[in-house]
Amino acid sequence: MYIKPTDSELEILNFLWQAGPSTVRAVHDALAATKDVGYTTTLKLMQIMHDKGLLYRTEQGRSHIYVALLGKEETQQNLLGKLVDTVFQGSAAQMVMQALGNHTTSPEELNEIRELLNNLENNR
Amino acid sequence: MYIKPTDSELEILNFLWQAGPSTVRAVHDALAATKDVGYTTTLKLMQIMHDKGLLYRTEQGRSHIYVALLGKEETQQNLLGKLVDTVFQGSAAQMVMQALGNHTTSPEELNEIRELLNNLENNR
DNA sequence: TTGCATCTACGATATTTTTCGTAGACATTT
DNA sequence: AAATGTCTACGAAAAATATCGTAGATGCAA
Repeated sequence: MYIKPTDSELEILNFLWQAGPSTVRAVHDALAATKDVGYTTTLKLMQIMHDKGLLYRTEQGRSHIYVALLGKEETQQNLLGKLVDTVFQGSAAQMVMQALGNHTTSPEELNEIRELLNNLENNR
Repeated sequence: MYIKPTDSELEILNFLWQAGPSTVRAVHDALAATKDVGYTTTLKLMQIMHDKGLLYRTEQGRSHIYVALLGKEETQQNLLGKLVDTVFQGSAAQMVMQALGNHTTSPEELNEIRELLNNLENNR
């Protein structure tokens, strides 16, 4: 069964996806730049994530290097799917329309989406 | 500040959005149809939601009628926005592409989205 | 009117998530 | 070598969620 990462876990995963294998120190420094949190809190979270099987780690001298075991796209897919199911009655289209209607999307992005639509239709 | 409903609260909100003003009994019966939960659990949750200001209620004889105070679209917007920010680096387009790439969307739905895109571009 | 069903209120407990203090190991600096 | 800094491990507590039992009120049916 898929385990839904918590919000805090997601922050850590996001950093690891972007930065690649990292120490607790690196992750913590990044988190601490935007929110107020103690080092041991981040450490503990990452240990728990390791226990849960969300992170792999390897020893590097005195410290550990952590790697995300969940893929970014896979996780995006899961979280998005859950949201669509629970909040949009399973209709991805409805969700997309809400998202795009919210005028935070640039013309360039809209064009990308249009291309995607074309590709999708051609491949059926 | 906007308060993010929990998963359980969301189940209740979903029912209320769909069914309109309802008793705890009605909500509970609906929830119990798909998951194993006691009546007092649902009751307590709704009482808490009332305390938090998520639900309005009015007495009806011996029981209460509850109404969702959060709008459906407003809540969809909030949850989706949060997901886009935390998991898709703020790019709605990227999120949309993930969603549509997941081939669960029918050709009809794709067309609706295409129309939406056209409308969006025309109105700028 | 007595008993059963169905409400709410309330408190207690369980579970999950988040936070951090302290201690011990080890490296580096003075 | 002693002091200082930086790791991990671990335990504990705080906070947020979820679950349910029990009690008391009220309606209804036998």
